[in-house]
Amino acid sequence: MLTLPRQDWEEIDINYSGENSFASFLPNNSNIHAYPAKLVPNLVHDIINTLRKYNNIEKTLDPFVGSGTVGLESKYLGLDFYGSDMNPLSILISRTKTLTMENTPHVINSLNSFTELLEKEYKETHAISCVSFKNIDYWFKKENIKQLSYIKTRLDYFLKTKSRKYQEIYSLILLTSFSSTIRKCSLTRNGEFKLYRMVESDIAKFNPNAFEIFSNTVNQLLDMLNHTNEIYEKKTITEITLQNAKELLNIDDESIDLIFTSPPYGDSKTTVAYGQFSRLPLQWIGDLIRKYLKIDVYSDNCDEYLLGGKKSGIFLDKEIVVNSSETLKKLELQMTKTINDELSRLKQAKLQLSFIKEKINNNALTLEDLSNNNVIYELVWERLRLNTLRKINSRAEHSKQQAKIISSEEVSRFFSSYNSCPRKKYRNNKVVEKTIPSITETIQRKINAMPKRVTEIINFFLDLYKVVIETDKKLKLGGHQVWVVGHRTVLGEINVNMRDILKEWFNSMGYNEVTSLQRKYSFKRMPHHITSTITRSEQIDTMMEEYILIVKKERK
DNA sequence: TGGCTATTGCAAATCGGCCA
DNA sequence: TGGCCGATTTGCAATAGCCA
Repeated sequence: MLTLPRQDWEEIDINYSGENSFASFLPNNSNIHAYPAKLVPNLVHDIINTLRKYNNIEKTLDPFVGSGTVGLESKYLGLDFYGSDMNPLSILISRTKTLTMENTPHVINSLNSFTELLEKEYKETHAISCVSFKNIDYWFKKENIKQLSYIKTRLDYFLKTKSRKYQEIYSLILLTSFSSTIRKCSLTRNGEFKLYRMVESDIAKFNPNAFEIFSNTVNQLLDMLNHTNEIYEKKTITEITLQNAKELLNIDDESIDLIFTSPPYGDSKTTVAYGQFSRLPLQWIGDLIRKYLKIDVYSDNCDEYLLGGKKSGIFLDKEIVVNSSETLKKLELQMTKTINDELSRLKQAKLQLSFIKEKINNNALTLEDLSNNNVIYELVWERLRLNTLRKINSRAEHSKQQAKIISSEEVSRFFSSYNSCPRKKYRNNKVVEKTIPSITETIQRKINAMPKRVTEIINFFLDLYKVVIETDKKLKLGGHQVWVVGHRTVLGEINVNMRDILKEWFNSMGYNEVTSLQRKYSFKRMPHHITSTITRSEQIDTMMEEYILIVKKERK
């Protein structure tokens, strides 16, 4: 096997437009189901194709399969694909995405007649809401709960009557479409991966028809599957399973030619909470997914089992993992220093606080005593501002923006005239005294939380390292690994260079870096203070970077 | 751990000055 | 007064997040 010449990589233009497309080989811009942080299909396609020029690739693996982009592109290129994920919804969507239909015209006809009749039947029946879970009323309008309940009941009945041969195909298509319909009918804001309710005024205007959305989604999905199925030149194996990337039991050791993945960039606390993203669909149809697709929809939130999660079962020796990467070693030192500095600041504040309490008791507190300690001064300031803001908002005399300005001004005035006269000082001392209990609590909470946070971040890397060991076990000698990552910020200020950490780990395991690509992705918008009328040439480029690390296994 | 905000870019809609 | 055109305003989707 040859190593790829550098110019092969330079020939790829990875700054694609239309990043949210479904597949590299279809012009279609719509998608089968929303999913957080999808890979760009063209990127996957171009990199696999470039690697294929000099290397034989038959089997690919994505241990964090997500919505299944690598699976679909692999299938298009005639490669066998293995995928895993801890989120049941991911397994549903990615299996549907890579589905091979049989007897397509029959499937399409039968599904069309099923969806077409639903609304008519619904109107003729006195349907009742038969699905219920905590807060269902908060996330769905009453009429939609009734509609969705009806669809679910009919869907269950439809699937029950199908032969085993077609049951899986029908289940994948209908349950994926229904899951998407649930999201579209819910009172969540679309752009947010976590659950976030629409504002009341939007809710009043929001009257989705679940039947219309469902039948459109089914049609669109059938259309796409019809297209993709026609394009496949070769029959390939696609095996996507609900399992932990740290232990890929169904895959033979040294059987994979290429590992192509994009891991979570950090632990579930600071990045996408996939469990929350999937919560509503799984509450609605988790039982049907389990019943018809044998996907084990467990009742816990899957975030708990993701990398660094509280139930992930970390067992690796920290020293080995950290010492395998200079960057990670530096990160740990940096984090320790930051929290030590912060902890001593907080402990100082705690001491100062008891001093302040005493001064208040003697009515001897001055502004200097407060502003001596930045931590306390800022906390008192913020507490008073929030109190004032709430008061103003409850009177509803000002707009939210005005209220914000007024409350800040009021607190500024409070502090600037703090010592002005004895009577005022007494009153002001009483105001500050009221804030002391909550501030004491805040400081203590921070003192408790900071060391825990460092442990959580390190635990994430212990888990990720275990995945790297596992993928290495599955990869053939001479095979490649492609990892698409983004850098994160932790503890408010420390940058985590994910690419370098992975590169150093791989180096320590007998891999060489083939190349490292970098591209901007535009779906993340960062604050920049420009007006809406600014001309294009003046725009500040603040898009985020995505790093693509490609390594080759050279020795065992 | 779960409930939720504020600031952005884009582009359609609207405004307002100017000219024929 | 209608149409054109550039400037503003408005509507809306979007955000690997934030905070108690």
